[in-house]
Order: sequence, then C-alpha cells, then structure tokens
Amino acid sequence: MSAQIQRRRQLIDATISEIGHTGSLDVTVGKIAKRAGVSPALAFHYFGDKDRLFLAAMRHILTAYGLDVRAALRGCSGPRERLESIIRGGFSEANFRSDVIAAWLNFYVLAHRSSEAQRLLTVYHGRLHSNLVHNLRPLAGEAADPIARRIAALIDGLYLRYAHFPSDEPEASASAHVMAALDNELKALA
Amino acid sequence: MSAQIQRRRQLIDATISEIGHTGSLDVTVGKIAKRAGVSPALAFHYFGDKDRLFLAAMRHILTAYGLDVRAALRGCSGPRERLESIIRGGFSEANFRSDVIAAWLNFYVLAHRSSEAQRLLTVYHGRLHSNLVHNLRPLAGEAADPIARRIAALIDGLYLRYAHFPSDEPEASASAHVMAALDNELKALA
DNA sequence: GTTTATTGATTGACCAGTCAAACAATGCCT
DNA sequence: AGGCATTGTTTGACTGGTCAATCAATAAAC
Repeated sequence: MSAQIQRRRQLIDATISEIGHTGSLDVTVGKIAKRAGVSPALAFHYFGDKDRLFLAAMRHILTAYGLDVRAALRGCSGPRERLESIIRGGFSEANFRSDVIAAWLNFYVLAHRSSEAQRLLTVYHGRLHSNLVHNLRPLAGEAADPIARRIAALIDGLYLRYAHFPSDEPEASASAHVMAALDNELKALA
Repeated sequence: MSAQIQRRRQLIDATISEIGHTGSLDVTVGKIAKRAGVSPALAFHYFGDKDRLFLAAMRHILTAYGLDVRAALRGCSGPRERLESIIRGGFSEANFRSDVIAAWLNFYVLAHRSSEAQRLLTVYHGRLHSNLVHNLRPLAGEAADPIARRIAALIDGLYLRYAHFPSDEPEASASAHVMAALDNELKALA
C-alpha cells in the first residue's frame, strides 16, 4: 500500500524532472522510468498509459500551486495584501523552477489534444480569476473583472518569458512588475 | 527554379496548417506532405530534415508578422499612434489565426531544444521590445523600458489565453486590454 | 541529352504498451 | 514457530506499429 504511493510519487517527480531536462513532452516512458530508478513496465502498471502519467504530474503541480497560494493567503488581512500573496504565489520558488515551467508550457500544448488537460487548465484559470476578482472587488468595484483578466494575462506572459530568458526576469522582478501594473490599474480608477 | 520556391512555400503552408490541426509539433512529415499534395520524400529533398522544415515555417510566420507591423507603422504620425499599431499588429488577423497561434506556442517549446529556434525567438523579442521602447521614450522617458516589458508580457499572455479560449478574448478585446494597460501606465506617470 | 523535379520502396531506430513469470510481503492455519 | 497460500510488486523479453531519412529509379523540362 505504501509502496504504491511512494512509486507513484517517484514517477511523477521523474516525469517533471525529465520534461524539464528535455524541455518538451517528447519524452519516453523509458527515460522517465530510468530516472526514477525502476523498470519502464512499472510506470505502465501504475498509470496505465503515458498520457495519464503526464496528467498526474500536472495535477501534482497544480495542487502544489494551490496549496502554496492558500497558505500564503492565510496570513493576510486586507484585500490588497491578499492580492500580493496571489501574485507572489505564481512566482514562488516552487512554481518558478525551470523544470516546472517547462511542464507548464508543455501542459498548454497538451491541452490542445487532451480534454482532461483542458479541463485542468480551465480549473486553474477559473481559480486564479475568481481569487483576483474577489479581492479586487472592494478596491475596484465594477472594474474588478477586466483588471483581473489583465493581471492574470500579465502573470502568464511574464512566466512565459522567464521560461526562455531566466536572467531577464528573476523571481523578484516578475512579481514587482505585476505589482506595478496593479498599482497603475488602481491609481487609474481614482 | 520557380518550382523550387513554389514547393517550399506549399510545404511551409502545409506545415503551419498541420500544426494548427493537431495542435502540437507532434506532426509527421508524411502528414505534412500529404496536405501539400506531394510525396514525403520531397519535403526532405527541399528542407533536409524535419527541424529545418519547422524552422522555415516559423521564419515565415515571423517575417509575415514583421511586414504586418511595418506596414501598419507607415501610416502613423505620433508615437502614441505607432504604439497602437504595434499592439494591434500582435493581434492582427494574420497572427491570430488558430493555426498560427498553435505554431507560436509550439515554437516556444521548440526553443527549449533548438538553438536556432531560440535565436529566432530572441530576435522577435528584441524587435518588439525596441519598437515599444522607441515609441514609449517620448511619452514615458526613463520609465519606457519597464513599461515596455510589461506591455510585451501582457501581449504574450493574452495571446496564450486566446490559444485555448478563443471565445474569451476575441481579437478586438485583446487589443483593447493592452491599450487600457498602456493608458494606465502613462496616466500613472503624471 | 542533360539537368531538375519527384516518387516508391525500403531501412533502421525507437517506442508505447502487453504479458507471463519472478520476487517479496503478508497473513493464516496447525 | 514454520510452512503455505494469497496478494501485491517488479521486471525482462517481446511485439506491432510508426516515422525520419535514404536512395535509386522515373518523369518532366529545357
């Protein structure tokens, strides 16, 4: 029973790591298994097929991200503080690792083919959007929705850039950019 | 001699179209050739290998984009007008087709592996950035650089979202979002 | 008749997924 | 405690299919 979840976890980690290494979903189950130190057949035994292994890896990343944000939100009082937590969550250490970024990017590509991937992506977008809107409402009223869309897109865009030019936008700078944009949005309302 | 460029063009179009159809770079030369109405061997004859065919397709998209923007800039007088042209260029009909978007997305993934792809991507980023900065300078002075980074990232982010939720952000709305962000940036300086 | 364009046939590598068998642990009976 | 069955874990060997790339041969053009 314990071996089961241990192996699954091992294989999921190896999957993310291997995607990060090659930079694409063009990764063989053999390579993943070797990285995890088990035989390829075991991966099929636990996940059924390659796609389900990828989806499990992505689900793992998404829940980790969700936990991160929720933990950060716990210590906040005002909406402004909460918005900053949400923003920082997107660029937190755990999500800004280059292998995680590569997995995200490829996840976007996978969403073109796999309806389950598309569903997961929709869940992420929906959560981010509603988090942003909820905390923007008291500060921006009616304008909360369009502002949230711009902030979310800006986060994605900065993320995408970091994926290829790490030195360009280090972690802190990425958050700072989004904060600045948020400031501008709110200032413009006055 | 003319057949050469005609076939190349045919194959490049088929490549983009096929990437758009499957939504990924996981596309066989056979499929591309069939779509172009020629034998697979011909693709190898003209492009050498698969990667070079992809790169040629991407170069084609990038030059088309560059021409679009340059043409739009021609009719503009002030920096503000030029900025709007640049923004609209990113979301122009030609670049906002779903197959072109799919190609872009996969191009980002390809840039992880292929140094030539990375080079092309850098060229695009550099051109966009310098276009933005050049026209922001008279309006924003010192702040031109960081603003340009945010605008560029916002464009990329909105583009990425449209890739999966076309109904969410129709063409006009995407430009409008970026214009709004630009307004906010400039207003905040005052 | 020579060059250019094009193809069909083929090859060699790789890879997702299967399967039956080996191996380990766990409990259960006496 | 010691054997024995049952269940879960892990693997090596294999297969069927796919695909990039090659090449020698044919058709077209000039």
